[in-house]
Amino acid sequence: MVTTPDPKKNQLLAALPADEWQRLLPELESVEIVLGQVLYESGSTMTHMYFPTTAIVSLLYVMENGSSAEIAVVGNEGLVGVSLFMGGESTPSRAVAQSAGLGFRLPAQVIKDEFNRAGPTMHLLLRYTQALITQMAQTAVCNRHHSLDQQLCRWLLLSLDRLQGHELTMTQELISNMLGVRREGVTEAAMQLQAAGLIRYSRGKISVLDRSGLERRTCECYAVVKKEYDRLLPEKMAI
Amino acid sequence: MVTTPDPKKNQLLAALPADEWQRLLPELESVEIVLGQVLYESGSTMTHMYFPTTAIVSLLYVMENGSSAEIAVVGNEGLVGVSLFMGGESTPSRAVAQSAGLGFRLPAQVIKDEFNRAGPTMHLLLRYTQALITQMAQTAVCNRHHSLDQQLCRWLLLSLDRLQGHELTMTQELISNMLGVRREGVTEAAMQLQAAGLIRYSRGKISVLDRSGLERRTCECYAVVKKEYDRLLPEKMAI
DNA sequence: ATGCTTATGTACGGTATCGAACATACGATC
DNA sequence: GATCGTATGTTCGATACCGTACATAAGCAT
Repeated sequence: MVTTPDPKKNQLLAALPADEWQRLLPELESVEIVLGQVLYESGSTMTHMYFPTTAIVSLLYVMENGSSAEIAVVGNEGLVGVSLFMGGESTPSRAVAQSAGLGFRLPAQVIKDEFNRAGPTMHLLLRYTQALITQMAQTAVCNRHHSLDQQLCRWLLLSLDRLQGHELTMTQELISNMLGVRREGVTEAAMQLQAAGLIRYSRGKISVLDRSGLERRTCECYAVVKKEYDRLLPEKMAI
Repeated sequence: MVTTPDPKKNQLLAALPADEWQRLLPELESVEIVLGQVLYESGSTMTHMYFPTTAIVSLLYVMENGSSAEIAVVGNEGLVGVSLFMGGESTPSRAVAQSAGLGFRLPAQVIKDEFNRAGPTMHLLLRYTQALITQMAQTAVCNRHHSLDQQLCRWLLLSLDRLQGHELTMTQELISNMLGVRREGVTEAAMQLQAAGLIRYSRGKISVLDRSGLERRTCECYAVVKKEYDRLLPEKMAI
């Protein structure tokens, strides 16, 4: 899929008022993000803030023993690197591209300066951060209470929302890393979804055939988070 | 334990520079927080921001089927109600007093005005919020990967850090609600900790006998979060 | 002391996920 | 079209936790 770099494809950038937009546009650098690319490593000082347009980025924690778990997903609705303006400069999580694509980035200092104007951009970034917090919190609850089956549905829906089309390039092995479960577990869950006619997959390609079927099958966590994103970041942003 | 209301016992209030402190002091209202008190309900608009001094507050999500899970704990190191300045005004979580005690509160508008000055207070609140985010994310990971045994140790340590002394008033039933597990599971885990000489308990009173034993027994999650709190909110805060 | 409420302990089978080992099969490459 | 790497499928026993039911016991009120 050929896509041209267009900053407005990122919903946060698109929501900036005219003069903020004018100020930041010259600083925006178009970047191509490849599958598996690490945008920042746990504990490392961030140099840029990323605004995905067609790429999808996973925020995940890697444990001492090597096992991992995704705590949030970021696509064209958001940004990667909230700790830059939150003041910590780094975080214990790792940001990895889950789906290749395009995006834009801003140097750390630029976004900090813009944030410190305490204008519309700041409030937009903070509202996005609250949405992200909701996603993390709901992930914690979901990890506690829901079945792998439901979590896989939720994960597919989260990815789907951040993609054009209904096809994901993603092996079960990678999904298992994100969900923090065994690969075999994902295989079984995926087989069930395929048997139910909701998805079709083969060797790293997953086609979603019945989106609303997934929505019916997943837990409430998906809807709670989606609703909160819509509330905090409406299409027509009243900044 | 008799404690006099002293705003400086809250570490965030104590870290405010002199003129911020002068400005907010007249607005601070001392409050007594009783066990089980709900400071805000999921989705409700917050009227105040709370700064616990001796109380401990749990942020938890309650699912449709009534099961729940704690996503973070707040004591005298923090505040309850970040969504007030993050811009959302509400969040899907519920804030419940896990341990009775004292605290202070500020009306929503006061804290918003102070935040919007974009001065030291803002940066302090944002750094605290990042620490809170870390706690939530680590909770998600911990829920995924670690045993009930380890999680109970972590939970006890989190509470202990926010208390004077080494005694908790807390039934196993309540702990099970926080951890999102069965009460019987907590009983078994607690028995093991008692057998190992780390705690002693009876009818809602838990005494921690060997804190470093708990630290050895818990998972890495406790240390990761503690380190991040210390990094983001050092004792001598350089605002 | 008696009884009541509540906290804690025990026991049972059931289920989801794990860890490991191995089998198959697709598709890219030579 | 044979080969090989990788993705997916299958099986096994082990384990942690669940849901339910019930047993004990500690403290409180009368």
